[in-house]
Amino acid sequence: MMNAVDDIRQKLYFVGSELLNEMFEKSSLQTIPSGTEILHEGQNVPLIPLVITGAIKVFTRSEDKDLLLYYITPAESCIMSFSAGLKNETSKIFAITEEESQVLLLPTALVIQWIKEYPSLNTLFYNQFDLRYNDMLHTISEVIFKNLDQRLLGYLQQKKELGNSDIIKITHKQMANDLGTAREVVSRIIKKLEKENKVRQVAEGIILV
Amino acid sequence: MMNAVDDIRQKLYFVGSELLNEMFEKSSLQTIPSGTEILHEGQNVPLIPLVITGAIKVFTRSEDKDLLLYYITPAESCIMSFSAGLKNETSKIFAITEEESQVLLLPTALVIQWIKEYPSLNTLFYNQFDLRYNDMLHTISEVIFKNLDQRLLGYLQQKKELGNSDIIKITHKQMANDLGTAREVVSRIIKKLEKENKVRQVAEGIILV
DNA sequence: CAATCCAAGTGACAAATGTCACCGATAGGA
DNA sequence: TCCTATCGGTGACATTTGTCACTTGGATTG
Repeated sequence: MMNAVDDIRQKLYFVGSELLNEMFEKSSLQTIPSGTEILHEGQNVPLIPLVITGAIKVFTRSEDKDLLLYYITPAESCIMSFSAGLKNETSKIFAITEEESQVLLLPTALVIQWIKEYPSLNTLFYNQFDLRYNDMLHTISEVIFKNLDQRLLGYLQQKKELGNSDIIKITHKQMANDLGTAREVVSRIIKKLEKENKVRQVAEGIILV
Repeated sequence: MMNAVDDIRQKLYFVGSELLNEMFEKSSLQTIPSGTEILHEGQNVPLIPLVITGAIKVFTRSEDKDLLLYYITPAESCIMSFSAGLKNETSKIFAITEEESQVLLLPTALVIQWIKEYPSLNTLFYNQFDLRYNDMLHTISEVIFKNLDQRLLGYLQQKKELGNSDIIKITHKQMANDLGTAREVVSRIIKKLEKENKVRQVAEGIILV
């Protein structure tokens, strides 16, 4: 079993070992408990997170309704922290650890410096921007072109991959929050999907059939 | 009245006049008629457009339904062309000139070179990514949190600003396309908004009250 | 054990949106 | 002039989703 940090270094080989050394040396590697807020609306953070293990959930909010935008998984970074750092502006999104996660916190000031000294770092952030752009595009497509049944299935699929387990441990309320709908609606749809033999509900959670 | 190109150069002052000179020298400035496809799904383009005058409409599609994502207006570029160029991948979006537009077409190969020689160019593209990310976020919020009445009003507001005229010249069908809904629905809502005294329909188009 | 809380299920209904069928006006071409 | 295409309007209805009210069952805790 490979060390998580080495795994990340390997995935980010393209930025060069010199910069990687510097990054890991000058940044603090922290273990953050599940449910911790990484970024919230109107906040100004001098640190850019790079996920080593775990996952960060990124969502937006309007009044009391939320909507999941995407997850930040290992070897990925939060471009809105990056962007907020570059422009000294605040963000309109929220980011919360979905599970306990190891995160490398890069000081924004250094990142700005590194970008000038090591152009390869741009590749990383361009990749991240592209990734998120496509995540957002996917989310938009789901919301506008699909009904809740399909969105829920897609959501569960994603959850399953994230969790690396066949049983997805989650409540109807949580699903409703992530999808920006109401708990009763999820209950209704899950029942329907169960009748259609697409999911199964067991005591421990939900199984995709 | 300032020359459009000079206006753009001024807006992009932060990339430096040396690079600006090179960009305008090595790229072709073209006038593109309204309704021309700039980028379509599965296409691979060796040119990155920078809008000088006019506007490019960017949208996504699923089956026969479209959804407007955002407009690319003067001094802005198409990051999906950029991203597709960097990664040699195709895009999932469409881009069409909304009106006759002057566009500076930057050769992708040169842009990749310039980015290394002139780090300031990164600022431009990071800004563009940030801009589009926020556009997408806005679109998502509209779609998930607002009803069609509000979305239509927002859409018309945007159209008005884009067109620089009080009368928005557009058909119900076009609005329906951009919003990803049906023509009858738009007709119904426009009538309702008219009764609520929020818009007025005249022979030439629609006026926001 | 009783009280309480939370997850889930459910029926009834409301509201928003999508779909279908059709009408009337208008403009442009044959 | 007549034909036809496009645009907009409208009623009727289906479907999807949201909301409310209430229930059940399990877990926890005093």
